[in-house]
Amino acid sequence: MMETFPGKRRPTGLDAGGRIGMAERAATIKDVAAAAGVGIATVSRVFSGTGAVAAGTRERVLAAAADLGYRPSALGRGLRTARSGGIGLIVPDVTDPFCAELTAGVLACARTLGGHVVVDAAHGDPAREAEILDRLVEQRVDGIIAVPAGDESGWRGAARVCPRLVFADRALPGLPEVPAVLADDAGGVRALVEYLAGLGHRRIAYLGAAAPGATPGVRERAFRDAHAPAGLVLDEDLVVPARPARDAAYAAAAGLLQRRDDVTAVLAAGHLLGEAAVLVARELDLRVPADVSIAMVDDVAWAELCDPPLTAVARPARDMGYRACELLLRDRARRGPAGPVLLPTELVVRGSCGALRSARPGGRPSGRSRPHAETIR
Amino acid sequence: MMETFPGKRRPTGLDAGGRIGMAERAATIKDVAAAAGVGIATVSRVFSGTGAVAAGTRERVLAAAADLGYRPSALGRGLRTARSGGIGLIVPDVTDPFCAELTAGVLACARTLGGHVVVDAAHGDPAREAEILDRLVEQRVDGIIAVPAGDESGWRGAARVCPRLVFADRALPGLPEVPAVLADDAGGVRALVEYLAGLGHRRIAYLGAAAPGATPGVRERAFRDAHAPAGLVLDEDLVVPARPARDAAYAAAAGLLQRRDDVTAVLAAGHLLGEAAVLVARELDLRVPADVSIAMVDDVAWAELCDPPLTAVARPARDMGYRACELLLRDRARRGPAGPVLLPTELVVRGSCGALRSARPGGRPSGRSRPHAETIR
DNA sequence: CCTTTCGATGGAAACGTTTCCATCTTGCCG
DNA sequence: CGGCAAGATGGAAACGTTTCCATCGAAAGG
Repeated sequence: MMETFPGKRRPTGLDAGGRIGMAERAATIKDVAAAAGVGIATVSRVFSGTGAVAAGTRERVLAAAADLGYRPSALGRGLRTARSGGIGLIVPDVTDPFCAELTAGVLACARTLGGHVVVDAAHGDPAREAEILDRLVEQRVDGIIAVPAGDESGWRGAARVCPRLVFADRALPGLPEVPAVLADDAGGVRALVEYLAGLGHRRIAYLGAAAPGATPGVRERAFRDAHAPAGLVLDEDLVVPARPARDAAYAAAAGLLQRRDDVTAVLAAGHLLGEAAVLVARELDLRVPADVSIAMVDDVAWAELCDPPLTAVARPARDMGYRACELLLRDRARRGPAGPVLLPTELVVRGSCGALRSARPGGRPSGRSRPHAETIR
Repeated sequence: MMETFPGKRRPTGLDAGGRIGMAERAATIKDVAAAAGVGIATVSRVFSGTGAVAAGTRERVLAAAADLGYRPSALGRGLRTARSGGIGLIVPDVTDPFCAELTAGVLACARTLGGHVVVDAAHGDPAREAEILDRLVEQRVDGIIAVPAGDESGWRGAARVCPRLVFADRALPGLPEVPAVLADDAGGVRALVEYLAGLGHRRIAYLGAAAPGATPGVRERAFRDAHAPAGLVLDEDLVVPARPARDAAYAAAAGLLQRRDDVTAVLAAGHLLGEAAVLVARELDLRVPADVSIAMVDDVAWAELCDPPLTAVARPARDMGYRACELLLRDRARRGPAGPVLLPTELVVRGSCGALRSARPGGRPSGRSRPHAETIR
């Protein structure tokens, strides 16, 4: 059992100076079999859990393996079983709190199902998205979860190559056959509009993300559609799009708030837009919510730290990731035309939206001396 | 239904009929070779870029490959070359802004070097850390970047098994042989203490992360050490540790601020602690910075959104990730005792720290009516 | 006591690559 | 005009696993 490793120690010659410990070469199943005095098939059976192995034999194998520091190679196994146990996750940006939360959900689910996750960020670039996808396919991941950046044609081709594909957060209208896990953004926006309307606001501005191409803006449509039922009339001039970047968002918010001083409430369709709104309001010396109310979609951590804390629509990012992963890995069998999974959102009311005094139905006070309007919480 | 997805129809690989159309089964190098009328070695040479191939042959191979939708399998290649091209990243929490930023850096670097990244979160649990590590080794990643959670003994064993290991953000004192990329936290904390002392603060509290076991607290030591040079005397009662979790941080901050109303400044050793300090201050109706100044380590996004914006020490998280990855993948050759890479931090002064009126050198005003102290920016 | 059956085990063939080595063309130089 | 070098190419052996299949032994049933 002592028998040192035979031949071939440093295939590539790298790493010339000895490494920290020993580990001449990683032990293989063959080494373990030899050390335990059994066949490799038996070792495989012990580790893969398949088939029957006598208790005594199993112990011997385990002991030998532990002794040699043996770890089965996922490469060998993957090659044989045509299954890597990995799943790919493509998000726009790992730094984005929403994406990060979604990622956490995916990780949690993958963990329970015994898989690993290969993450990459496409930064909204379709070319980069395609490239990442390519790499993932090459890695033979078992499935891919993507928050697609709107380039429909790219994904159409992808859907054919992909082992399994699930969209999260956004779906592509042209690809209804790809399962998707979405938040009920429309419901969230509607709730927000209703809430603001209920506070007396009549001129609500919408700061929205200008989708690069495809997405027709579920949120924007919801914003529009919510007007009539709430007794509001839509002012097209108050629907302002912005590229999903900090500078663009800031510019859009600044433009809006400077151009229209009759706006009493801003609905930001994302945390980046919300951030911009808060910053611009501060820059313009507008008090929140006295001078202008602000609310946004995405209840990120800083919403609570703001002063005043920001009213927001919470979307279950983590759950979405979890569900997407589950959809990918678990339900291999049933495939209904079930349509996308829609997860509920929740309106979290904080202090950033004030009631409008009915005495002055339209318009925001011009001076700074106006007393605080009633705030919730 | 048409059975939309190509979900592996022939588990045993029989592939009965001729597969002319699209990918019944993923095309292999053999298929391409046959289609192009060449040997598999030639196909391999075309795709791996090694060896010489006649221009005409190359074209034929490429055409055949494109036709068949061939993607070389990373599993086969990895098995043969004993190199997966993947790197593992273990962070405490992907949701944490710092970790997310670090991850982004790793992704960026891996991308340029043509590798993929397997991410997982250990949530400060050594057992989980070990488990993740195990999986990564099993995946045969080429290297691992970890933000270790302090369990030294666990990592000691790991360092032996690991292909290559680099620590980021934290190093383990017992494992000096593991390369590390760190931020100059000590310098940051020192700068913060000096800054606060310069504003006239004499009783500065330290809200620090209580490392579960090992880490002796570089930041805490720096905090202590900075006192004398700044002409301050350390009050042990003002050094309060907290587990790195929201509730614990909040409890610690609340305890501190309620117990000691003579504290005029709080130095939070992390953004979670900073968050807690801000929240508690608000809860206790303490005005920032009039009643208490707050500053923290880690310049996360919300620091600027706070009211007032928070003074913070910025640490180059993204760079750290990038450098760590570089260290892992690039410099296979030179291994000096170079010691950890130390990246500089930067003090970002915002409005959360006020100058203390010399008229009332010690102690924070008890009432709320005190006028604002001078604020910077 | 013989036969049947079943559990435990080992051998060997795949899985899809890369790469060594041998073979076959050429083109070139002497 | 012959031999040789060099370029192009194909065959085949590994890489580390799983799994089919065959073998062997023993227990159980007759």
